[in-house]
Amino acid sequence: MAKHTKAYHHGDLRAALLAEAATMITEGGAASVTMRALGERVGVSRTAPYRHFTDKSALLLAVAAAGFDRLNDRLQAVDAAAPRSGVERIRRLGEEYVRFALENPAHYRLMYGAEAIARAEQPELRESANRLFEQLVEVIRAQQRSGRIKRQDPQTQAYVAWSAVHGLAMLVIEGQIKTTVDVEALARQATATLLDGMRPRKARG
Amino acid sequence: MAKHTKAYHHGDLRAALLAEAATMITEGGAASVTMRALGERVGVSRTAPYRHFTDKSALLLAVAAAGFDRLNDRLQAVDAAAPRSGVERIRRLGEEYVRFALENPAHYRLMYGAEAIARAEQPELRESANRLFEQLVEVIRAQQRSGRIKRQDPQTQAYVAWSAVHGLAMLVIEGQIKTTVDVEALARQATATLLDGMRPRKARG
DNA sequence: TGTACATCAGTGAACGCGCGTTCACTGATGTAC
DNA sequence: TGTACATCAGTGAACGCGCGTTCACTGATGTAC
Repeated sequence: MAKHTKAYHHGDLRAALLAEAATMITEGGAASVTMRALGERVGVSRTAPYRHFTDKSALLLAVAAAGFDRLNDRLQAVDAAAPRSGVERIRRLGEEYVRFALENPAHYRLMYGAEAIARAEQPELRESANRLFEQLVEVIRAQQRSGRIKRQDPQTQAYVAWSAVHGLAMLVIEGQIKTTVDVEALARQATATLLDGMRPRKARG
Repeated sequence: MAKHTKAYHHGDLRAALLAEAATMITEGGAASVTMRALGERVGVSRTAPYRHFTDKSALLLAVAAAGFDRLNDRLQAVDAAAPRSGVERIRRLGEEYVRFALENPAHYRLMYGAEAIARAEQPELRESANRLFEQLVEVIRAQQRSGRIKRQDPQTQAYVAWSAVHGLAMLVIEGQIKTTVDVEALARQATATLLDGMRPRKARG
């Protein structure tokens, strides 16, 4: 361990590359990440990244995986702080999900967007995405048990809920929803409408 | 007008280019559309397209615009056939919207996806997208008047509804929803849940 | 503690590729007289 | 109806560019003895 001011060895190039790639994605989208630019921005030759990632898609895969980890951590934290029962728990998850997506738009798009198709084959990423989804299904099951939402196929309900927050996030990210709109309020409205629609009839009105 | 078997002039190259570009998009995504391949597939030199479109982005713009026209036509047709009042009208619009997206996944992505950001600046496309959205707002307003859905800001409600169908379509298109799932049923469930959540309290239960 | 050597992170020149686009051209068509 | 000419759709060779990736290399580090 020494000062690496101009050291030949970087120290932790792998981590630095991942961080810089994420920054580049945020600044200019995933397409702006080139191996050359990446190396140079980290202060290293253009080919140095190949010591740590076999090729570009492996790098982007790792970036996406890191994104899933971060999203997962945030949802866990929010869920831990929420009341154990009550639809409030789902509401907070939905709102936090949208918040994450809008704070990290290009990163979110990398995780779920057009470029994700090829990577979806990768078992590592598939599992990250599935784990997130399964947790949502579990929360919904719990709420069904306590009679707070309709007893329908919980997986279907989870897909519907996910669709709503994902769609909202994507429309904002892609600039289809006017920027003058209060997106936080929209997210609240979306989750509220959804939860209302999932509530059992007897518990309504 | 003559047989153009091997004619020097194509006849209607512009239309042929648009159609072929749409086919290529369906087959291999928007990224697979190159000016060279496009020209050659239509049976014309690689530079012939430049007689009809100033550059590649102008071509993609025109393709996206055609997509909006088609989507618009389909929604109009469905709405015309639906009962004038009743939430059934909204339900059918939502389901048809998802159907269009899934029948034309790459085209839909071109219209609303990652590549759309730059084109969103184009007033022509912005207007197409806005027109679609405004029609939804109008339908919602009409249903509010007849007391079938909650009297809240109709634009917000429209955004929520749009988010749900857009999100569902995108998740399926990007392969995030397992292909074993019955998407038609999912679309029905999504619109049903949404409409339930938008229904006024007195009309429920 | 010192030396020899294996290991591996980082270098930099160079490659081949596909792409969008340009340019001067040629062939077909429509129209004025 | 025939001819001259302007117009413009389509040609094909060529350009420059940025990219991912390769390769033989060099310098730093850790370890066995």
